[in-house]
Amino acid sequence: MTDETPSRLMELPTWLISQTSAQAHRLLSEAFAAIDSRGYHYRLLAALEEFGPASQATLGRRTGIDRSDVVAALNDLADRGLIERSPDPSDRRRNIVTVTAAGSERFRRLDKALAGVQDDLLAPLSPAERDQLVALLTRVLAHHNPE
Amino acid sequence: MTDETPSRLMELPTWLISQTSAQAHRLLSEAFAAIDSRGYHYRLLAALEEFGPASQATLGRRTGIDRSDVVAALNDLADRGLIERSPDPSDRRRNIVTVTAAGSERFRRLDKALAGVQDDLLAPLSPAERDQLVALLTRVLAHHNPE
DNA sequence: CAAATTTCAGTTCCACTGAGATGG
DNA sequence: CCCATCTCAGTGAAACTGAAATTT
Repeated sequence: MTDETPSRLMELPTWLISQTSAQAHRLLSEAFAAIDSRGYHYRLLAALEEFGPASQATLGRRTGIDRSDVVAALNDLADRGLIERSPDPSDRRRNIVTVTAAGSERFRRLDKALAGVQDDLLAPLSPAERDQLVALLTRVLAHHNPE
Repeated sequence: MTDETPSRLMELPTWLISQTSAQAHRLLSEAFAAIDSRGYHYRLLAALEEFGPASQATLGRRTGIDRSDVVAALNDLADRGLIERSPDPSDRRRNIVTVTAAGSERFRRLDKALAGVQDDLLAPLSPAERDQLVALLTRVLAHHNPE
């Protein structure tokens, strides 16, 4: 009653990538949940910290989060007092989203937790190997997201 | 109105892996949908083809699919006439799942489509680089799934 | 009794679609 | 008129949880 995975699967790049992604997702979920957050929260806070206040549509484009999900995630963040929405005086269709002081604080905690997860995930690889992995994945992604 | 992704994200291994996984998932979904199938179907058929008839619990362990989802996916496959369930005479708790001739045929088509997806996904990498990527991911996974 | 198997019902996260209302 | 923005409602795959019924 061996419980082996079919060898066909284990050698497929898509399988390896999705398994690794699932593992990363497990680690990330745990780390974020311990800080009352989720992946969307970190992504949005990161975009706001790096580029400053922005409209929701812009945030969606920068983070790759769907417009509908941006609404829900910002609702979460606003409920927790981490961001604020205010109308854009120059274009009344838009909300301008800004990070609160509590939001910046939260982002720093999440960022630290995230760094720990990178280390856990890639524990078996040397620094040079980690760079190699990053370089390979970056090239694959660039090919499919031409810019 | 630049729509750049925050640099913090783009350099994170977990981000690159999950983006690549999402891209792979898109390609796989399309390829499988064109053959009226989904990822679970291929995984289950692969396990059955490689190891022969098995109980549902064993299939779940071999494919990494949750016990609940195995039931639903096998229902799908049975509806399409690709597998058959029969009671195990030696342990009446079990169903023994076998692939039909149509199921084997379907599996070969899926397998071919899957090979095409690997090629699409890794198009920008040389054969040696593909091997490198596979080796790195295999080591990462081995570390988290000790056996 | 404990343990394994199958099944059903429900949850969570992520990604997406459609449609309506407002405004440029 | 057309387009962008924000919002709500809903879908769907994937992974998972809890519990019930049956059998070992």
